[in-house]
Amino acid sequence: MKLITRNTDYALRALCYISKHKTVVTVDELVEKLGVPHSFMRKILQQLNKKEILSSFKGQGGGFKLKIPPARIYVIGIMRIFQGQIELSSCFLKKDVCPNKGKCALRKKLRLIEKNMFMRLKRITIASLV
Amino acid sequence: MKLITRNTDYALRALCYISKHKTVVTVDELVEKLGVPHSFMRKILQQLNKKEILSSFKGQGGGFKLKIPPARIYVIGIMRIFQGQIELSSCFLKKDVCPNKGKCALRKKLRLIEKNMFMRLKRITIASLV
DNA sequence: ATAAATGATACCACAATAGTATCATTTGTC
DNA sequence: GACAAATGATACTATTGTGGTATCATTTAT
Repeated sequence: MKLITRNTDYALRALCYISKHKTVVTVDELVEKLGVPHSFMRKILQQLNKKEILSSFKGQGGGFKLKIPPARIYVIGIMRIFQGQIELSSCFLKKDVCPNKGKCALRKKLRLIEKNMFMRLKRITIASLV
Repeated sequence: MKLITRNTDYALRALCYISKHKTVVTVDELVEKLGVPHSFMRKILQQLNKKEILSSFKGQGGGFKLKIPPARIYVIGIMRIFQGQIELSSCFLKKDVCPNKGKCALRKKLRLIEKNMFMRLKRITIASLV
């Protein structure tokens, strides 16, 4: 089991690369630098554009650039875009069955770990990586 | 994305239940108490038996009981049985491509978070849950 | 007009997760 | 010894998530 999936990983690398460049960066350029599949990278950048982390420019001379400063792009945020909500502590039992709803010892402990992890993940920004 | 899968979850609950009983516990009893599918629970208990966390007894009057004390059964161990190695920090890029092998800022930071998480998960035992 | 870029969308292959089903074996009880 | 109640082993299936590919539409600089 991996906590970071391939698209999150590629997204972070792409964002790091883009953040180092003043001018727009094309998919082709990123594909060449990172050695990842073209279509896949394109889809990832489109998603980042939709989430308003990148701005895109169509047509010749187009490409992508950051829409927000790298210090405000958090790893946890990128993970949530590509992997959805991350949770250690959700319960699998049907609500009526769980014997100690609300005071489940396992959930409580996991929630603490989760909180700590999120706090730490929030401190990692694109700015802190480049 | 869930950090704990269904079989890990059921395994933990089953272990908690079993640890509260001196006598052997059958699959049927667990299924009734936890409201989970019979075959699935059976498979989970068989796996725990193979990993020598439970002892099993065949035949009439048979069932399962703990093979090791609850204070020595760690959540992280159960997770590893059902979910394999858990890692935040593995790299997806082909080795030649990764621009900063060994000193990748992202991996370094993730490895720290991972270590902390494991440390905390190791402190949760079945004994601490019941 | 054309070429170079992204936008939108649909599709596909593979692996992991979440089970189900069945036959074999062991063992206590009558 | 027969039978029922339990697990052991194993194979199969369904659904979802991951990791892509492919294609047509649209925009825009030259």
